[in-house]
Amino acid sequence: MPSQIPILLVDDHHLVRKGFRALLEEIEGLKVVGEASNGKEAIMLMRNEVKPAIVLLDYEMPVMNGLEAAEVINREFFGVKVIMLTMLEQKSLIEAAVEVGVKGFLFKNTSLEDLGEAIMSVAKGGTWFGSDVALTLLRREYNPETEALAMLSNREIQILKLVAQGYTSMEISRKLFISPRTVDTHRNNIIQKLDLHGIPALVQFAMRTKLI
Amino acid sequence: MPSQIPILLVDDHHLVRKGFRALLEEIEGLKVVGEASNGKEAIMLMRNEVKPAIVLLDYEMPVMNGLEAAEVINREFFGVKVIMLTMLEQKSLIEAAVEVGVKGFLFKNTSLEDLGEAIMSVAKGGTWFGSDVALTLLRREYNPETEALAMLSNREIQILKLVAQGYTSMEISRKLFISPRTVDTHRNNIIQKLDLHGIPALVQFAMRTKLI
DNA sequence: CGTATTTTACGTAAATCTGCGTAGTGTATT
DNA sequence: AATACACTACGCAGATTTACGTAAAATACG
Repeated sequence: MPSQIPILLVDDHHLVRKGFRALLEEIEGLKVVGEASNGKEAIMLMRNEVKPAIVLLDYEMPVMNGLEAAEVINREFFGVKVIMLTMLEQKSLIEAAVEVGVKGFLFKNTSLEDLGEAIMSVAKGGTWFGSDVALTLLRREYNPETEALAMLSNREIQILKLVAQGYTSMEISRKLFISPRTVDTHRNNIIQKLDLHGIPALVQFAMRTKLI
Repeated sequence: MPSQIPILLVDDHHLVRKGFRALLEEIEGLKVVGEASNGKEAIMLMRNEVKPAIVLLDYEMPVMNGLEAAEVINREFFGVKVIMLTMLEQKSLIEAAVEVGVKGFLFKNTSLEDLGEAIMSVAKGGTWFGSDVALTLLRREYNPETEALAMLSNREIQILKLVAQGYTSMEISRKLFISPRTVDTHRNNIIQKLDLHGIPALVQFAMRTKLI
């Protein structure tokens, strides 16, 4: 007979916990051994009697959120795997979670089958990411700087790229067959239009807008 | 009775095509209506008799690869959905594929169930990414510049960050309570150690290594 | 046709960076 | 004890950018 995988449920909504508990108990081979309403409470439980193999962690919680909790759990409880379950479809959150050692990531609209698969996969030492996760990672987030780009003329964008690539006014002037003073003027106009200050800010802008 | 989803198989290996055809015909509700051994051939077929709803596209192919083919298909055959199927687990390929309108992405080690799900989901107008895809997107690829970072002392990294953020030597000297000349020295040492030339290169380095 | 924008060019003073040095002090490492 | 490295600091000549300007010609747009 297969031993049951002990699971700790962490979510700040009582009803959600009860719901998940009911769902999970439908699945063969695992057992909910505890509940907590925030990260701190979960860690307290684990320091005492509760010894889960997998922690099912919500992200949005008071006192200590899921990300902070995941970090502590991975540092303090070696071998305990964390699966994060959240409504927030943010690229940065997923990356941060993986960074602190989260082994599985699901959005709350996932199916019960997927949740089961995730738990089984992670319990076996693997990882599991819901298929929506890839979509979130690929979705390019809105960048206000891209709009600012529209304020620049074609020539200015050309100059911006070259300046950001490290060419001096003199070098650019030779490339474009214009006077170095003209390059200066363009550079200054760019800096004014975008309210940047100094070349480093300009390079950063160019990189963030993927010009280079 | 549900109409069958017409599928075009594109892969340069004869055996692989036959294998997929056999597998796909196990699945209810879809029908392989054609085969091609590269992108160009696939497009030729579609310009003539073959009218698939979904094109299952390999990436690595002679003459015209999957990415180029996907781009043409999305431009020329409105409503035809592309699912890419490849062995290459490269972040850049996934991003490029989505860029040209690919609706599904799977690695070739996928299960038959997943392939079926992908086809159904994409046929319905959705998207589908295998769970390994998220893993590939999250895996940070090896960056030789990260090793170069190890050549720098803690102080130099601190200075590098500040310089890249746009602070002048004077400003940094005030922040760190050292002489501006010392800041210059550090900056110069950094530039020498990393063989960079000029502040723009330095900012780019800092951004690529995620220091800022 | 007239107006706005873009592209071109120039002037100057102050600040800054570049690229080349030297060198003392402290802290590991051998 | 000796060697290496990190951190600190300074000198200086030349190149470059910054932050102010002005202004003419070409181009776009209503």
